[in-house]
Amino acid sequence: MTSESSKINSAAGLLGFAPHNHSTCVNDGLATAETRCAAEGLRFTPVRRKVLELLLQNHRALGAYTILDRLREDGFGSQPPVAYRALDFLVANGLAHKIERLNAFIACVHPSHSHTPAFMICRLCDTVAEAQSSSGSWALGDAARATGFRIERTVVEAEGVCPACVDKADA
Amino acid sequence: MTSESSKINSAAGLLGFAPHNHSTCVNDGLATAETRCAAEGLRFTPVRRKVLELLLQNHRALGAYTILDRLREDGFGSQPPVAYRALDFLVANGLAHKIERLNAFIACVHPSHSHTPAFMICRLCDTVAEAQSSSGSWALGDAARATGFRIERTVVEAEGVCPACVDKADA
DNA sequence: GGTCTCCATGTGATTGTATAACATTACATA
DNA sequence: TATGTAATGTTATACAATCACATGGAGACC
Repeated sequence: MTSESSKINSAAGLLGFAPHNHSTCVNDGLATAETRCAAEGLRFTPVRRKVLELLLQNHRALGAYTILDRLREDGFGSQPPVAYRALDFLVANGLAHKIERLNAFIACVHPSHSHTPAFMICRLCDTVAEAQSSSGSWALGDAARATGFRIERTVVEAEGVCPACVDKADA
Repeated sequence: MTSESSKINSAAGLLGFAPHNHSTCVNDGLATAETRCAAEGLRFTPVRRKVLELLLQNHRALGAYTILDRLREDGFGSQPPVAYRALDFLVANGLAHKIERLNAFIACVHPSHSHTPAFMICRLCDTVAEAQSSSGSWALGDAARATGFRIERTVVEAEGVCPACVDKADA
């Protein structure tokens, strides 16, 4: 651990692009969610748990109907609202995020603290990595203050090519 | 022009939130588009022109099917691809932008130079204002460079309450 | 233990967004 | 006129999201 740890930190946020022990992603994610829900009096029901598990299983964004298919296979309800309600719960409580660009959802990689996430989406392998965005630090914050616009939520999503796919892209 | 001109510049970009002579928006927008297309050998056909005109008529994002309805009224084709192809053309050539958060489209306010736009969306009156975002200047740019992610396009959209609606919001 | 209420879950139907696949037309140009 | 290309048009369908309403379980309360 060098003084570069802040960069390593942000690299840790970019989980999707680096090799890592993935089994801990799912287990830790579910455990954290369980703890948080218990602490805040939220009901971490079977459907909600299942959906979070599905999202944690890959660092890709899943569409609502993909999730719905898996739910059906596992004996849950098979109509759209079943998936959307669970997703709404997860998003509302910071356990998952919606990727607006893809109309799809992804598990949050650090659900402990509230944050304004930013995403990097690889258009070749569809991997999505979540980074911390120092909220309000960019130009939009200035413009908003200047005009009196009150920002409540911000979407920051970059599309491009991840390190693992750069070779393919240039070929 | 003082040294603050950069901020004044960004305020000028926030057209939607300030009173202005709106008739010039449509006329100037169409004229600029015409000029640019001529200069670059692009075909500014009737459907494309009509769609841009519709977008320029308000500083709100219009859904594809709203646009489609207007096209039908004006005797153009009435099937989805008619609208989507015109929109694709306008977006590809920087004459319009897609607001991912709303799945809707808006005319570009300064189509002259290429840019990475940022938007502020009022959730009460649906007005959308476009600001310049000094591309790559924020945290995501650093994170991208650190991991080797190659950013090709960035979506920055803030949702909140515009100056004109703040009173309503607090009521 | 009853029963009430709240909340989550489930279903069917519907609306909205986007694209695939293919036929036709308009236009430039050789 | 023949030909290649870009743009337009149509049908059908996939994917995304919401509405309206019925059911059922967990906890509060008597």
